[in-house]
Amino acid sequence: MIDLNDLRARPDAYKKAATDKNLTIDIDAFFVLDEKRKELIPQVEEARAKQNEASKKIPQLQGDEKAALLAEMKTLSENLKKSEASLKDIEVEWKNMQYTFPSVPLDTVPVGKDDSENKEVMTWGEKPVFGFEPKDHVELGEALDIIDIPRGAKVSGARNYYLKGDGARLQKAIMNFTIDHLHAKGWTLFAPPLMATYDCFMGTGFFPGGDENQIYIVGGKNDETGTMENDNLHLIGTSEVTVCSYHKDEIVDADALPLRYAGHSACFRREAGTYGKDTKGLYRVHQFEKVEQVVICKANEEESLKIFAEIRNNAEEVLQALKLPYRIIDVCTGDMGKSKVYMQDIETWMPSRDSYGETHSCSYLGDFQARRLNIRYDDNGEKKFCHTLNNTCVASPRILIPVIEHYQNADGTITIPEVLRPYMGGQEIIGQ
RNA sequence: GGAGAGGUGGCAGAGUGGUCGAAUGCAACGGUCUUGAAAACCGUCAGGCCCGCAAGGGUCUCGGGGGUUCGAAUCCCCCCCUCUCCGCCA
Repeated sequence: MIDLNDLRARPDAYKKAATDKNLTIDIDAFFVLDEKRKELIPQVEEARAKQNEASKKIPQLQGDEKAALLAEMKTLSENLKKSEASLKDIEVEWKNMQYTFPSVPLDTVPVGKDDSENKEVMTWGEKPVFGFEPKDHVELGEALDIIDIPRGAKVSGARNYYLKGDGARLQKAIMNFTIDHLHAKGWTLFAPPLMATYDCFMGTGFFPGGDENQIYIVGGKNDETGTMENDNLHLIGTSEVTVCSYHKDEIVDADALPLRYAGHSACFRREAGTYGKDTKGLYRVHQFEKVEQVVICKANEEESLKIFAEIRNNAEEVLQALKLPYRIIDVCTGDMGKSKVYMQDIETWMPSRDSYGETHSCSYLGDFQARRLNIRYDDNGEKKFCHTLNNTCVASPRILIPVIEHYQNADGTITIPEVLRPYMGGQEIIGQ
């Protein structure tokens, strides 16, 4: 939900945002509805006022006077019900339309139709030069018996995998390193629910509008009918959903802002519509593990943008500690999603792809999520919607691709990045 | 999954058809008193929407949705959640 007063004040900004974000929405149709609603509300409320007034009189009246007023009120009540019904119809559509409206991107966001128009803003590190023919992470991982994709497919279908032995240990090490990294900076770690209600997905901006088919719905078997039933729970595709929703319908303590939350969880994505895309290896899989940064802060754009830089930097520090080359790109309007105000991706160099691959996604959402989730704070007596931001801090197994490929040796072993060794009992090499 | 009890303002807790957006207590905030503080006393103290420059007025909200009624926190139906007991279970 967006700020309607803002929408009414500058409809063109929202129309441009919709166009730039490739959304097909009709804001003028909404205004027609908005006007209808505004016409109906006074009518309904006037009738209710009469009804309330009569309600106070009725107990005091008797005989004919009472009977007459009751009769009058009965007619009024019948008419009122009709106008209430049409108002309700309008309000349902009125509200549904609002859920589809975008937030307005910052002026600095490049306008573009899709990811081909994203803009690189900086690079870090040197791309590796191998003195031998380098292998990809699948070949290396299978030879070392630390990644098993065929058995993952046997057990759970395409895009599933096993990490095994030192592969599983390596993932754990990266998670723990990242968690400690944020913990040292005072972040609060969450082990959040992995399932959430529709409202949480709606509140964080994933529903409605296209992400429904990316999300697994949890069902249960009905013993009597033998059919699967929807339990109205959905597996999270990111802990942003349940960490952000932690404060749903709350007025948070203003003095405690900004809240810096690190959600560590498994994430589930159906990847519908991506058949044939990134089919090889661990790049695009149905289940992964992620440490996500979620910040809830005051509604101050300047401050929010400082936090944006902070959480991007936190992620960069992880990559720098791992000594993996990466670049930062400004995500253009057509690739950023309706909820985002500003978005940068971090892409890490993946030798086997001979390109950078997206490993992190940093977003500033203004008050978009806070409005939908109804998260506010008290600003000197005025209740204001918070701002929210989020960024990946690390996501695996995707991050294993550059780690394994970057640190491979001529003999097919993998050198463990120094910062991870304390998390692997001091081990330095996988495969010896 | 079965049986029972509940869900009311920041919290506790009254309220079983009308004058109830809701008693009372606590907390919080402002004030009086005080050198300062405490105590005492006085006052304020829910959010959304609509009209209005404002003052103010109207309306909605007692877990959520529907219904009965002139009128619902209160009666009926469905759903959600919490608690107690039983069953199952890592």
